[in-house]
Amino acid sequence: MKQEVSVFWFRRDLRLDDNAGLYHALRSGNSVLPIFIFDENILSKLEGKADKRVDFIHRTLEQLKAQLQNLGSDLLVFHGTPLEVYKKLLSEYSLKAVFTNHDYEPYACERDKRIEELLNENGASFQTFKDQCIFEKDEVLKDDGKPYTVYTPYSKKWKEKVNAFYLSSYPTEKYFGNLLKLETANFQSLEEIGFEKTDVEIPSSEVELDIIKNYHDTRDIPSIHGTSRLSVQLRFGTISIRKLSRMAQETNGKFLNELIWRDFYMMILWHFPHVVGGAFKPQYDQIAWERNEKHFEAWCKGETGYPIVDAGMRELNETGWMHNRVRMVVASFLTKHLLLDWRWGEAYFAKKLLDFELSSNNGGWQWAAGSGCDAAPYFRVFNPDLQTQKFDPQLKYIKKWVPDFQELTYPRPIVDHKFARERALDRYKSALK
DNA sequence: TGAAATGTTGGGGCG
DNA sequence: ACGCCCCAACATTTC
Repeated sequence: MKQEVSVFWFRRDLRLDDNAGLYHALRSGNSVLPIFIFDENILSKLEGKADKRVDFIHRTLEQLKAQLQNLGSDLLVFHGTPLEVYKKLLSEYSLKAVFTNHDYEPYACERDKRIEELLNENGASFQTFKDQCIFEKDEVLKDDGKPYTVYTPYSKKWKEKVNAFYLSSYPTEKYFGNLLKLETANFQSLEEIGFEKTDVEIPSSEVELDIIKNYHDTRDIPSIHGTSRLSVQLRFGTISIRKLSRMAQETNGKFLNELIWRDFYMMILWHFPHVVGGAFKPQYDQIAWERNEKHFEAWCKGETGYPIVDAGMRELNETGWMHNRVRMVVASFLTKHLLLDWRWGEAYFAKKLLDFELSSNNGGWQWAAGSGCDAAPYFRVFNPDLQTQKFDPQLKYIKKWVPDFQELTYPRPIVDHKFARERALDRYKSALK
């Protein structure tokens, strides 16, 4: 007689506390089997074996597994395609239901549709919950029922609507007794799933309240630790967005705005899926981009001759993270100075950023390129030297990431600022007329 | 969540 | 005292 179970499928919510889907699974009436799948459909597209994100996930799963073992259960970690894994689970257990949290990205939607079909054909339900944002696709709409495309009115409506109900925690800990009792299950090493260890750091999930408090004064200075650096935890769900939003609301509305941007871009991606691969404003797809691969390579490596740009790219390459102010500078530089397609930059960030999230990354790049909803106007061209004067006047950030930096011997810029600025204005103008 | 070009104003040097 | 020029400082417009 096979055991009747509910599965809880961890994906971008690698935590036990305040987890919506897990909470509902634990209250479903069946014992809960916690699982994670290293999705071969995703892993097979990654370049190289030393991938910080895969390592990050693996190490986080190790911790999650230990926590579940302390509770008398365990985490089953699979490697394969989700469809194969569920076929296997259906053959081994009497699977009544699979619980998981919403994932809004195009691949994830398609994947979940298939899984739901498979489960339904086998008498099991597929139940999904909102967990990774405060308001999802259709919860904050204009009065005419259409989605917002401008941030400020969206954020206003968001703030009107938010209340304790939307920010309260799911008390999963009350129901941990409903986890399936398990013997220690095998846990494949990174090498066994085809990857290698990296130097990735697992940051603390503790929220630094002082940072949030002083956020507005310090967030633009890349040489100091003035941003929360929680994007990675939000990406993998090692921190709850409800908990963080609650703290932001109590501490600093300016910081809360950053979290609202996150909901905003997720909502945009849902309603306007053409932003993946195309400009939100179609006329921006008429821009005749340069195709200078040497320039692109120089940008990637941090060898543009503009110290602030080079510092940012080197920080990204070394750590998988870049300060937000500098992300704007390097993105403006790629799209305006080098006049290279924003999708090139988007793809490079997608490859390198530990906190990579399709919706925010796409939104940010289209903002910089001017092609997005509520984007920077095309004629807003960052001057790298002025950005340095304003935000890194002591050159502390630059010297940290470009140790060989000396003003007199630094390589010459690969493009002249004045020339590049005028070229960008001309090129954009003729595409948009 | 820009920057550059252009316009205006006003103080000071000077004839 | 006055006009003229220079130019910094600030404001406005333009891209």
